[in-house]
Amino acid sequence: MLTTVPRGTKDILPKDILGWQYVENKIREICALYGYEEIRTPIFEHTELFKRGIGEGTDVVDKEMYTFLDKGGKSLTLRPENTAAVVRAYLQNKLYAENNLVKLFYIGSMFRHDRPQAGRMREFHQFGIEAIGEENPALDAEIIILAVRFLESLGLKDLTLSINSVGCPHCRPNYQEKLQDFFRDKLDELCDDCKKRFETKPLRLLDCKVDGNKDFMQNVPKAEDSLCDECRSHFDEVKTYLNGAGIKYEVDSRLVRGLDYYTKTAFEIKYAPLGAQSAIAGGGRYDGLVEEIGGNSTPAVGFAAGLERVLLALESQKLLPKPDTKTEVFVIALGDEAKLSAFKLLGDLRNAGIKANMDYAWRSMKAQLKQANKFSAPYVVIMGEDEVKNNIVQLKNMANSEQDSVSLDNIVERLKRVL
RNA sequence: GCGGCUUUGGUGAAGCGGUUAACACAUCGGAUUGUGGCUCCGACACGCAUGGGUUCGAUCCCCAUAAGUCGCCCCA
Repeated sequence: MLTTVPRGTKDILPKDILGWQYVENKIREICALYGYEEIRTPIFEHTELFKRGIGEGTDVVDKEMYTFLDKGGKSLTLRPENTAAVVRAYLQNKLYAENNLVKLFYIGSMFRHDRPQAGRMREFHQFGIEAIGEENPALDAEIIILAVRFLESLGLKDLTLSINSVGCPHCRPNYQEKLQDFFRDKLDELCDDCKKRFETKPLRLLDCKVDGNKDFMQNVPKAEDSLCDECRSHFDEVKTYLNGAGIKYEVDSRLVRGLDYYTKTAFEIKYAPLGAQSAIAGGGRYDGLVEEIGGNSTPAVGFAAGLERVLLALESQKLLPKPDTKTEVFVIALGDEAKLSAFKLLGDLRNAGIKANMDYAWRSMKAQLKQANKFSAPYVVIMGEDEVKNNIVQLKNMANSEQDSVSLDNIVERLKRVL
């Protein structure tokens, strides 16, 4: 227990960190390019925020939240996603006062009490962006394009972008009724989950994995056919902008988002080889959320990408960066007198910007050289009693085993030249 | 929440009812008293996730528990 991490969490070790940093750097690059600024919100929020924002009846809220009472008896929840929290921060800090459109991004841990599996942790990491304050479909397109270009910039291939419109409070009820009419006489054929969803969340019947392949699904009413004029033209414009940007997509009339706050545009980017966890990024428009949380009615769009999944995809396509040289110079000290001046030299090298290391176990020459070799240090500086006496060091080139004496006063400059 | 598979030293693993638990890597020491990567020699699990059970005898069979992992659901 004491030496193991809780289920569904994971240490990110030095051997893996390069990939994370690589992805995070790409995120910062592209967000700067598109004019999104970073925001960091607390890891936990009032439970009510997520209940209202995400919606009761969703699996995330009903079954997967890490909720606890603090010592004052307040119910708090580790954030299961960050859109509600970003909107909260937007309202609390009155970010709308500066600009009509506020463009934010975040990178951070999210928490959901799921059963862990490949590409799904209980603590997982998302990169997300939220653009709050503009209803123009060009903004929907910008968000989608940013998501696509981000993944492309990592070199990822074989991604599929699906888009759909899930309507708005004006037209969605009609569509839900149409769906219920369609499924009513097929209830017996639906899976148990879908029977429950039939009343509460008929939209969810569309992307059911169990029933999705059944024949009658071919004839299911399409959301597109039930959109109101406003939603339809909005969707058409999004597509037009995407076409103009040369973004390939497919309209998937069965694409639905799991969280309640989505309206109009919904999209998802998948990398099929990841199996059930193939959704790398997903998002859409959520025009009702700001008001739901207590602000003025404000349109907004956003998406989130699962970084574990991005990294899995990068790994499977062998796109992770290679580590660079860790140690450029390994300093070996032999004998008590040499320790001090070797240690000082170590510091001088580092101060000169050279990646230097040494073995403080003060073991045999052989053992220290082995260490140097393990670090793949291209150069070794050897300092023993004789060297100290004569104010020199031995500089050994590990690649060709050549070695010569260098004055202690010149060694830093000499190394700077050859490295 | 449901289901499959797995669990042997620091690591990867073999063994699968019977007396020293293979082999490899890593580590440490030596051959080479101040010169690595190659080679050779030596050391390195009083124990096979935990708790029960079956048996003359269990790492091996059975049950339970735990952990890991993968899949379903859901989601990023």
